[in-house]
Amino acid sequence: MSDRWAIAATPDGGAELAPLGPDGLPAGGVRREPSLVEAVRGRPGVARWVWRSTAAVYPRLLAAGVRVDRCYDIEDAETLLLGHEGRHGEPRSAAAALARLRHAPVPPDPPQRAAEPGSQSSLFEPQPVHVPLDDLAAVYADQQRRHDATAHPDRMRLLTATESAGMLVAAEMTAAGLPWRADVHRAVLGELLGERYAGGEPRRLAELADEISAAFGRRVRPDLPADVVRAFAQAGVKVSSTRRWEIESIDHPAVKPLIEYKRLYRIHTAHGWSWLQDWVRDGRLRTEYLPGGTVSGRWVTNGAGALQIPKVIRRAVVADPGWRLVVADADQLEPRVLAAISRDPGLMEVAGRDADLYQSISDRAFASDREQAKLAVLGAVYGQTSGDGLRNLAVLRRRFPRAVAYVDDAARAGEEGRLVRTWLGRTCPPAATAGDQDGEGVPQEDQPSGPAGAPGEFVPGYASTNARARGRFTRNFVVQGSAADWALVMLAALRRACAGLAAELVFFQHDEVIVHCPAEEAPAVTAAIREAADLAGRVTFGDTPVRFPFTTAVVECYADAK
DNA sequence: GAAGACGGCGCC
DNA sequence: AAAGGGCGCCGTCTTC
Repeated sequence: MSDRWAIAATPDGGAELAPLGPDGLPAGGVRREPSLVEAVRGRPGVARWVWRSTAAVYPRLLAAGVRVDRCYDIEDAETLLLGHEGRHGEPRSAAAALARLRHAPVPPDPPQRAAEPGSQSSLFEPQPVHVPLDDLAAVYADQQRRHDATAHPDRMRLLTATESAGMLVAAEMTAAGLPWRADVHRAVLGELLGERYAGGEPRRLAELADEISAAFGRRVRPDLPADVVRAFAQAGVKVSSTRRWEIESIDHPAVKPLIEYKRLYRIHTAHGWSWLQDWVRDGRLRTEYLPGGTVSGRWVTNGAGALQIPKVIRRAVVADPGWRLVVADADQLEPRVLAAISRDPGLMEVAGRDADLYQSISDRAFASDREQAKLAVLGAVYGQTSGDGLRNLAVLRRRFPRAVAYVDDAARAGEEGRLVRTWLGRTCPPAATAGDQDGEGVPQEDQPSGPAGAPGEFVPGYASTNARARGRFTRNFVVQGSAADWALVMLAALRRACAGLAAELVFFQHDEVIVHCPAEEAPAVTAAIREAADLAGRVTFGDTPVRFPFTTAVVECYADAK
C-alpha cells in the first residue's frame, strides 16, 4: 500500500480517494466509496492522509471512533506557504489555490463565524466548495514544489507537517473536552461571590459596590470606568483610567474594595454561572482549539475563553475517578528558545542546564537578583522602552550579545517594513493592514522600504511611533513564534507517544499541556512528556546544547499542580 | 437593534 | 519600577 493517500469528502458522506506517487499526484485510479469513515477505517496501513481541511474531515472520523496517525492539511499549508511568500491576504481555500494554479478567477474565502454556546461548532459544517480529488492532488503537488522555493525547505516542510499534526491534536482535544466538575465550579463561585440576589446580582459584588460608594460619599457604579474616573476627580485625585496598575498606589479608601470588585466582577462575567451553563456539558468543558490562530502561531480557542481560565476556577478541573491529570509546564521557554535561535554561546551554555534559567542568568550577570534578570530578559523579548529594564538590558547585551542582537535585528526589520520569520518559517504579516496602500505585500526580496513607516499622509511623530510599535511586534514575534514552533513539534511527539495508551491530551496553552490518563499510566505519560520535549528541541532547532525541561505534576485537580 | 470601538482584565 | 509582546471576552457606549 502506498504510504500517502489523498482523500476528499463528497457531499453525500462518501469519499474520493487515491494513493499518491512520489510527485504527489494520484498514482492509481481514483476510487469512489460510499462512506468516508469506512474508507479510512479500512486502510489502517496508510501512513499519511492528504486532505483539504482537518477541521472539515477529522471530527466525523473521531465521532465514529476512527483515528489517523498523520495527515497533511492542504488549506493550512496553503496559509503558511502564502505567508512565507509575502501574500498573507490572499484567499487560502483549496478552491482558491486551484484557481491560482489554473490562472482562473480566485474565489474569496467563506467568512468565519464565532462559536455559539452548545453548538457543535463549525467543525460539522457542510463542505464549502467541493474540490475533486484530482484537483486537490494538483494543489498538493504544487505545494510540495513551493516548499522547495523557501529559505529553508526542510524547516518549512517540518512546519507544515507539524501544524497538520497539531490539527489532529486540536480536533482530538476538541472532541475530548477538559474534565470539568460543575458542582466544584459552583462551590467556588459561591465562596467568592456569595449567593445571587434576584436578577442574578451576586451578594458580594453588591456589598463591594456599597463600600465603594460609601468611600466616595456618593453612589458610584464601579463597572462604569467613566463614573469611577469622575468620582476620583471629585475626591481630588486625577486618574486617566481605572486600570488596576494606575489606581492601586492611590491612597483612598475606595481603592481596596474597587480592586476587589474588579477581580470578582471579572470572574462573575467571564467565568461565572452563565459561562458554566454555556460551555460545560456532561462533565467536560467544550471549546474548539484552533492551531495557528494567532500570527505568531500560538493557538486560540473559539468559545469559552478557554485559554484565559482564572487560576481560582481551575479547582473545577478534576480527573475522572481512578484517573489523573498530568500537568506539564515548560520551564522558561522563551529565553531557551532565544538561546536556540540566536546561537548565543553564553545563553546556550546556561540554557543547556535544567536549572532555573533566570536564576542562572542572574548568578552570572545580576548579582543573583532573579527578578531583575527575569525582567531584563522579558524586556529584551518584549521591547521594553524605559525604566530599570533598559539599564538591565545593557547588562544583558554585554553578557549575551548575539541573543540581544538577534531580537534587535528583528525589531529593526520590523521598523524598516521588512518581513521576519520564525525558526521554522512562519512569517509575520506585513505592516500595512489589509486593504491599504502597498496591498499586495512584498515578495521574498526583503527590500528596504525607504523612510520607515506608512506611506500616505505624513503626521509628525506618527510614522515613527508606528514603526517602533512594529519593531516591538517583530522583536517579540521571532521568539514567541519560534516557541510556538517548538511547542507544536513537542505536541506531535507527545501525541504519538500516547497513541498506545488510554491517555488523552485534554488541554494545551502555549507552553503547558494536560494529559488525562488512568492513574497507572501517569509515570509513562510523565516520561513521554520529557522525551517529547527533548525530541522537539533537536528536531526543531537542530544541534544545540539547549535543554527544554518541564515541570510536571500528577494530580487529581488542576489547581493542585502549582 | 445590530455592529463596532473601547476600557478593562484574565491567561501565556 | 513601569506600563513591552500575543490573545478572547465582557459590558458599555456610540453609530448607523
